[in-house]
Amino acid sequence: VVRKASENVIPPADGNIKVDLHDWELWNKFSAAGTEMIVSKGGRRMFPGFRVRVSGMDPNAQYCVLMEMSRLDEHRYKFQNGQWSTAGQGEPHVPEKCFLHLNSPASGQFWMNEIVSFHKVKLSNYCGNPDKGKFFVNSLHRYQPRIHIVRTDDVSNVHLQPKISFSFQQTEFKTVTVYQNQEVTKLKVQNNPFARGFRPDGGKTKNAISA
Amino acid sequence: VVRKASENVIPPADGNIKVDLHDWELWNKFSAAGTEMIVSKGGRRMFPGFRVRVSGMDPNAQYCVLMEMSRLDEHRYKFQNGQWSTAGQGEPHVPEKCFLHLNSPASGQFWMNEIVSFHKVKLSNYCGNPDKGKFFVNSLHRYQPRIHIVRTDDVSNVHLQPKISFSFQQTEFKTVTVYQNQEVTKLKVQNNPFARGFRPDGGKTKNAISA
DNA sequence: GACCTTCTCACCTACGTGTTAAGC
DNA sequence: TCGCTTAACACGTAGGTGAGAAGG
Repeated sequence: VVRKASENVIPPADGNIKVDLHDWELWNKFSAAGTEMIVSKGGRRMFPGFRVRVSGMDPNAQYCVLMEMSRLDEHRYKFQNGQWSTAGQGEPHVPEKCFLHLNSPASGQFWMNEIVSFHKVKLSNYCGNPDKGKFFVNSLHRYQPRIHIVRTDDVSNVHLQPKISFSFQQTEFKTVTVYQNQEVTKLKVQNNPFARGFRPDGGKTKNAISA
Repeated sequence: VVRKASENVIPPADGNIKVDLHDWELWNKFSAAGTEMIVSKGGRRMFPGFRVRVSGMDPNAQYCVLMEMSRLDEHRYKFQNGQWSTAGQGEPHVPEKCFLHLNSPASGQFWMNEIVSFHKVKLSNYCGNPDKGKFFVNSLHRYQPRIHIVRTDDVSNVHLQPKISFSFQQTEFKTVTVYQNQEVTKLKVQNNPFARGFRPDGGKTKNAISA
């Protein structure tokens, strides 16, 4: 768990908030291979999905939970000879809008009692027709999801308030329009239930994890 | 279109806002038969879905759009001998929470450019496990969906601000756990694509409308 | 017994997959 | 040609139907 410092003041009571990545074992497998995520015009889900568990909140306080898609650097990347490498200057970075979890605002009790899931968000490389459920990203760039927790029941100016932010090293990935590394494709097919039709046995095996 | 007066002051510029019911021809058919909506523990969608078109907004202003499920009277109803009639005092009315359209807040331009759809909301008769996408309703009572428009980009205290409200006479319905009027069942099967399997021809005919 | 609710079911729509071929 | 993107496709999962039986 990587705890990022915030520029605002955090209520002392929230210093114990902890966020754990769900499906971290699966994420680790992808990370070891070099995670790639498909991006398309209409939008494509991430797999694994971004899901976390929260603890240490004040059960009676109200919180908003947000997901951000942060750009890790200003490079463009290419895949050649089985290797990823930089390929010049990246596209100009559009400041990311955060995705507010639909259950926001809710009590600490509520958040801690469920798996906080953003598995339905999509990655799109199409600017027009923006959608609250889609992150605009450029293909062949590096990204990392991030989670923000804000102690408030006021959704409107949630961006101006002090927040606690978390990110996870193993959720970093590169965007592609077609998978580059065959090892990644193999992991996707093996673990994503929606890709069961592409398994060697034709989909008889159960996947270890549900989407 | 029934325009309801609001107790708050509406910005003069928004006096021209108009809301038209989508699928009004279908709604009229159901209304003529006496619309019934299934309600279940887990939640059941409405059919037809509640969808509207908005015009007359200020393209550059920000608006929130909300749906409410209003209780039309304090009676309980029964269906007997092919007729609906009152059957004593209804259940105590729980003040309804509004469902905020997920695209809120958005510009007038945005709202006017799309069909504003609440077709995924569900009706549930189970109090526990409340969900933002569910309206709690009592079976065998009368309801009517309503739409509220608020000129603001502040989602938090949207209920306290001046609003313009619309409802449509032909969207009134009674809640049931099992359809009472066979004519209603027939209309549902004929028009809801999810019920295509129950059509006399086994689902060969196309429905006039998509869910 | 009459009435209403709940559960399970077969059958359908909706949509998330990687593949492949075509487009630029 | 080469590199990348797009669209059509077959094949899965997820979930919305009313029917009918069972429960209260």
